[in-house]
Amino acid sequence: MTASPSSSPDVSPEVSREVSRDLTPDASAGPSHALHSPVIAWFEQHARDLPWRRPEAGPWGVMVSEFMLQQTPVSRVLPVYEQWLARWPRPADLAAEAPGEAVRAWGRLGYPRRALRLHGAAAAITERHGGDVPREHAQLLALPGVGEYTAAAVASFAYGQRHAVLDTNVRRVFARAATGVEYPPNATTAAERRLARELLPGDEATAARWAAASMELGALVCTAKSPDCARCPVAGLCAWRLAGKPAHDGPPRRGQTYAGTDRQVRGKLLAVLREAVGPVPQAVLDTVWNEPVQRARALDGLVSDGLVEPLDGGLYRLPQTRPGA
DNA sequence: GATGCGTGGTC
DNA sequence: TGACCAAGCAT
Repeated sequence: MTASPSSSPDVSPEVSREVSRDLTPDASAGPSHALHSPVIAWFEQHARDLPWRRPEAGPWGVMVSEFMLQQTPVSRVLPVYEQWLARWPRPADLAAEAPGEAVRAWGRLGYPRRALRLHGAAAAITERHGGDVPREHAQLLALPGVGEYTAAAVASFAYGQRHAVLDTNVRRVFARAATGVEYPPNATTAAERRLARELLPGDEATAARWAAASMELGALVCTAKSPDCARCPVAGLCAWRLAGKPAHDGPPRRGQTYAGTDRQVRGKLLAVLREAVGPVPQAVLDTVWNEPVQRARALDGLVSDGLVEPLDGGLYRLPQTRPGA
């Protein structure tokens, strides 16, 4: 392994995140691996026809889909994605809107801060990159809402570059097929990043297909709950299966509590504001949750996150003004 | 590194 | 039926 995983140029000063998180190896040819051909061949046969995979989606379509797919299933993303791209076909179109419109159009996809960040990313793309989604991993990573995964995914899927794209699907496939355990650790480890780099095909175009193919395999066959090994193209090579599918051992995977949390209250408050045409009186918001302390905390949180804008007279609405404007 | 952050489908 | 799960990010 080379000492510096990236040669990323043009890292602007405001990029505080470490460039070393870029999983792209230097240009040295990666080794061919026994998993590559069967997984890629399977992908050619079984890949879903998703709108963001079509050529007309372009880098912006890929980026929008990646934001929406962060922790949200494909089936729920599809209709919102279509509406979004029809309404805002270019980053500048979205950037010209009030951020509250993005939050409203986000609908019930969940984690609405993603809508705000996508709006912010569109604004940054418009201001800093002439309206074109940047190609450089470091420039993508500097956009709001874009982390290591999304930067690699856009660079790979939209621009065909060679990056290790390490999402939850790929992590699970690698854990099973290569490492021989049922589930990857809670947090992505250095060992997983190293493995992903080692498995990355040396050829750029092959690496990009490998990224999409290994992710699709995890999504359709090597699923978390019930992997369908009978339909897996690498069942004969899978370390986990060959070891007799040992049960998960180690710390339990992090669960997600929801009922009774601030998150639930925030969701109810924002649902009211999304449906409302104009500003909403506090008294109406008060009806969504009967515990006043938690209700107030949730509303304050939404305001400080920029998801809700307080007006005079105890009125609230989705944000019409840009943060800092 | 551990937490907080929405929503709905599944078994 | 209540966990568990779904192409993560920011702090």
